[in-house]
Amino acid sequence: MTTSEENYIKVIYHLSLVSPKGVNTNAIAGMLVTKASSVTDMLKKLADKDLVSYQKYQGVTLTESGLLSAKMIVRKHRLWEVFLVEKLNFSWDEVHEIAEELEHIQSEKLINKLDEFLDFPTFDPHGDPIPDKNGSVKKVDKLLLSEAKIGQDYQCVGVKDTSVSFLQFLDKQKISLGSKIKIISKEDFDASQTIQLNTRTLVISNKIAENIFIKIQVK
Amino acid sequence: MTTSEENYIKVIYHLSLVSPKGVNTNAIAGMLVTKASSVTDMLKKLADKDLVSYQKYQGVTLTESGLLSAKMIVRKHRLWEVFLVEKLNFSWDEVHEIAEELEHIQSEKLINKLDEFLDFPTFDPHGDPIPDKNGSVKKVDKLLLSEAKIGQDYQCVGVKDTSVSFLQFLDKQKISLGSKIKIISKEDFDASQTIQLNTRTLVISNKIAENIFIKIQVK
DNA sequence: TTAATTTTTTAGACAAAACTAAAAATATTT
DNA sequence: AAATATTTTTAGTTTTGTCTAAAAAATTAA
Repeated sequence: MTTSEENYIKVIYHLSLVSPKGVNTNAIAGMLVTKASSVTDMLKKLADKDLVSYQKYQGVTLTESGLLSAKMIVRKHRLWEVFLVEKLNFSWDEVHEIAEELEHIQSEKLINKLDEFLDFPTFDPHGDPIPDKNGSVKKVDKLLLSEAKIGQDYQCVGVKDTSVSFLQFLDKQKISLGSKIKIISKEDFDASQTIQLNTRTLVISNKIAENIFIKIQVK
Repeated sequence: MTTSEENYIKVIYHLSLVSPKGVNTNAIAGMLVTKASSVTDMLKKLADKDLVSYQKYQGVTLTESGLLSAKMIVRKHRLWEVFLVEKLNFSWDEVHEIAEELEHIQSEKLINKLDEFLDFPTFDPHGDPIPDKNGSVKKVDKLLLSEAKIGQDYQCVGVKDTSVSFLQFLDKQKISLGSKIKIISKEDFDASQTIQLNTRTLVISNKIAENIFIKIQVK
């Protein structure tokens, strides 16, 4: 499997989590910053290799084998991200780009040894689950901060937007995985929220709240 | 710089340690398991990018900029090898192939953080020196093959005589940097040696042995 | 110093993965 | 349902890096 094929499979995987009925050519082109015609070409090739089910004009889905491949790529990406943050002290906004390259290194033994070295982590630095060597992925009961109830105690478990600017904003505000969050109040007008973050109080816009995943904090 | 370009630069670097006057097209083709015509094509491209000095039929040498690039690739390769052996517990014979892939990951910050994480090692698991971030390389403890002890495992690390005739002899005998050498026996009469070179047995004169640098093969 | 051999380069072709422009199919409006 | 707009595919190019076969240069041998 070439790097390019792997990138297509990975993007189809991510998009199919939102569109399980079939992923559009244009959506793939958008994610890969390429042209629809290039996507069509590649889909034919991936279909020949039995990695996707593809019918002209009808979108595409991963086959069993394509799905497993996708999960292995995601596994590698997220394990490398853990390595970069935990061992090399990168901050969480710096690691995505590097992991995009590292995820294509071809050695199952390497990735399993890395997994062991990192103590078999189940979540990456952005709170996303890491598939295990068989491809099973832990589900988290998570919701968006924008959907949170006033008064309930929550904990930050991930982010939706992983752009550098958003992650740097979170760093600046000292919001990170595990941060304790409680909604103090919410404005009717713009849905901005006053929250208690660990020990201090903070006002955030709805756009921010729509990109932070939280879970109910179990005592 | 593409992966392919990097591989050419790296091979030219290694070969130029043995043939500083100019590296042959065929030698490069041999190392990269490709055809001489492909090498010629690439040499033109590398010359356009000012990474090599190339004149038709006259072999090739690295420019200042090509040499630094080569050292940075070697640095990455050897640091990753240390990581694989020291941190992930790979054995020294398993790491080369994986490092061949890892050496093409593009991030100076990554490699410098890795260097720090590994405590700034100066030699890789095979005893080869690791260039520092400025490209300076520690000299290796090397001796002449004529001074070698019977039975000890050695590895070729360079040549003393760099004349055309000697280098061509080495080419013909397939003696190159990295060749594994062990002295089987030595004649009292003329100091000629029977050596094991990689997998085959070979008889060489003392004059030859006086012009090959070796080092003890670690592990 | 010719002749034979080896090395290197040129010329032309191919596969992968992208592109542009145009055609075809599907979806959306009116 | 017809007209319009959007999406997707086809057809034909381009670039990168490779190849084969043949020509040219350099080296070695006679």
